Amino acid sequence: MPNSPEIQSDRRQAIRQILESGPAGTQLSLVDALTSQGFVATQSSVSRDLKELGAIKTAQGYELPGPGKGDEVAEVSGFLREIETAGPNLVVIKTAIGAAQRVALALDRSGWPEMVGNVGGDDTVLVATKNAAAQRNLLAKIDRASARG
Amino acid sequence: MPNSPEIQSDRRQAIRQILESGPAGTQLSLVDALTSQGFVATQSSVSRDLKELGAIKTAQGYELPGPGKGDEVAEVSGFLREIETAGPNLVVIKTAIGAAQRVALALDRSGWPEMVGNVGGDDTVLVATKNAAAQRNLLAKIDRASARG
DNA sequence: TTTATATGCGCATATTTATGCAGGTTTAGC
DNA sequence: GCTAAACCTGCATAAATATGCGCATATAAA
Repeated sequence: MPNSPEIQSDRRQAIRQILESGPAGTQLSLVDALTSQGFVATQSSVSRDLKELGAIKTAQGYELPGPGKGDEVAEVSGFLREIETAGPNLVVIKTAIGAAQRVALALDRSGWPEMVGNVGGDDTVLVATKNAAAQRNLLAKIDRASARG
Repeated sequence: MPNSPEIQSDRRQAIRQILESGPAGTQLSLVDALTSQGFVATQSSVSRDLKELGAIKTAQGYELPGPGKGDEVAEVSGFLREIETAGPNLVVIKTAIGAAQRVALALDRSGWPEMVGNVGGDDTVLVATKNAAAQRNLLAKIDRASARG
């Protein structure tokens, strides 16, 4: 029984905030933290959320990759020109001439789970996305990365 | 039955190299990789090694924090002046005037496991280490971090 | 050396994390 | 509205990871 559409992204936003104030030792501790904020979620969901958010597990626990990691994309954001969608499963990225390969590689390295795969031509990268939701997430992530780059 | 003294650090060096060529999905896969290089180790040891090396687990698997993460210390390396040991449990770090607090904080954030704790004064930080081996490791890590900073 | 203390490691297992599956909800197309 | 397809989620459980304990070696002390 899925929650209303925005609950999920609200919850993920909440996780983002919690992690900003410090690493979370275990997923269960995150569940507790969420609960005390009025969110209902199980360890399963948190596990999936963390993957989606791109969180990493360090000796201290789960953290969001601060500037430094996850910057594969940020580093090439200067080459990006235009981004458009074509249906729910395709994102078309126009880049500077000759930079498409580099951008495609950076996307691969980012490990973002909403991407099924991508190919880089000369000044265009085609990215296959799992579905419409994944597509939206991907665009948001590219935006965030660009802001940092 | 511990191995001869250097086996451990050799093995960790090997792990470092393996990870440099790409993330390792699971600890078991690392055990296999080590085995094929002639090292004998169990998942338990690899687990401990990874913690010691400060490896992080991303969606892609285990990785070493490339420049970017683990740089808490690198970022303050400019403030370091002198580093000495006092017995096997204490490291004394002389810093630029007034910088000790910052350095102490950076060390805390690094999460390096060989450190039990530390206090920063004005131009001196005292770091408590678990033991002599931990102390050596810590010095080595500070060196590596400084090289990057 | 002999004795005492500390350390490394494997084993077994506790803890934590990931996931196949089924059920319920929203969304899209008629 | 009705139907079909796509999603999200929890449950149960598989998979992966962390750790207490005990032994054997190494190191320090005497």
